[in-house]
Amino acid sequence: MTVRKHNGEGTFARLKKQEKDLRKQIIVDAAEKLFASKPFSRVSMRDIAKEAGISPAAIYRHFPDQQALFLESFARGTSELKDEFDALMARPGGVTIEHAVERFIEYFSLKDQYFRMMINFFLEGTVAPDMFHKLSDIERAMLDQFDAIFSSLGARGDVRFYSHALFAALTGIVAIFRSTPDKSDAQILEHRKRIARTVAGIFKDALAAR
Amino acid sequence: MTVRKHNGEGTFARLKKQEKDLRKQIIVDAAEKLFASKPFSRVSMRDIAKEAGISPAAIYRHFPDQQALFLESFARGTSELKDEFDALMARPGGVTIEHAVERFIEYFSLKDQYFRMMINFFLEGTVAPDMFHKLSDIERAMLDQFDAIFSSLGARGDVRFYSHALFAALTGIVAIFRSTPDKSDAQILEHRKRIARTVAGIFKDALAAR
DNA sequence: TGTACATCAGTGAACGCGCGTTCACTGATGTAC
DNA sequence: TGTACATCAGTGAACGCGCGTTCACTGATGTAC
Repeated sequence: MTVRKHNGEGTFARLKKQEKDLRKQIIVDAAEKLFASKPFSRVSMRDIAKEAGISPAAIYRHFPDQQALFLESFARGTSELKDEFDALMARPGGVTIEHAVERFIEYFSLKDQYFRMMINFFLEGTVAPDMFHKLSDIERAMLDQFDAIFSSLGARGDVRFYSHALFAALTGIVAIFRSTPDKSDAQILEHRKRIARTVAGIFKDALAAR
Repeated sequence: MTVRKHNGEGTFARLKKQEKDLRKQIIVDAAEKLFASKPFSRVSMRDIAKEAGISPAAIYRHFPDQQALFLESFARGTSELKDEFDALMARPGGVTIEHAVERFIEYFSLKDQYFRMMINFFLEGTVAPDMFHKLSDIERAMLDQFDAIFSSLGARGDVRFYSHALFAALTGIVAIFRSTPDKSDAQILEHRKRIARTVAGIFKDALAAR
């Protein structure tokens, strides 16, 4: 036995770990590229392997099964959403309702696959328990932030209901208004923002009037 | 050749036609019962046949393929939604925003499979052109009705944006708030209605203030 | 009324396909002594 | 430095399965004459 043999924490081992992680990421990247272009249910392991430039069997060196791979992508989505959200909260001078809705719409318009993942999660409820908690935490943090905004707008009573209403409205906007052959992504983004601003304005006016 | 041979419009032929339609309906009923309990993608022809009490091959006496069967169910959903909507419009004394949102929530809470169908249609866009038009017509009629409500509430400017916002909010409510192991259907319905009433109130107050 | 034929809902078995996954193997790299 | 062994990413081929769908057939009912 040598020292090096057990030097699992050394630079060398760390590098190898990084390489391994990098390979995993390449596979997840390939999967997400496909998720962006078609429904999850129609993305196969063979598709992903082809996109990543490896054989289907090679994927199993990095993930125990398909669900684990999909979950990794889902985890990436929730973690990115959390970062996005933390960045929003860190905005100096406080967060306005206009800014919050704009960010929501822009993020999910850019990362539509994560939006569809979220909707899938809500509608089919077939997601691992730990992912469920991660997403629930993010949702709660988002609602808390909405609460703060509504409170600062002088809302009385149970502000949580307003937050639920706003979250639902924004989700509905992204779910309903989607690009079609006759409407480009840019046009849809503009329309979504327009409706989101309408919603923000309505909330503000209603709260001001109450 | 006899008269009866070509009496395709007679009572007898009509009866046979009715029987045939009835058998088709039994199959669609079976399919919808399954759609209500799990995602469409996991409902197989064998499942449907079992539920209907026939062999899988028998389904093909009534439908050319699986897509046609699914489409029939989808058509039933849109037609029911149209009836539901016409009933709402026919309400004597005009339609209030409270009443409209309540009906929307109640209908889609009761017929969740149709809601998921609609969301599927929006998110995957994989539906036959004629179904697309049917659904678009209904959506347009619904938005027109919302326009009328907003106009009667004294909205100025382009009321269509308000209608889009309301439709999105209601869709989001049904999409997000769903029954889980710890929340019953009845509790969810109550919560959905609560949020929908909040939305309706906000619209009213905002328009009154403008 | 009897016989031959047509129609058609339904069946059980099978076909072909794409899927997730496994297996035996290769080849490159690192390690032990 | 050389040799034997360990590790591991990756491969091509195959396995087993469930799926949509088809096929040859049955049995019931109706029709023609």
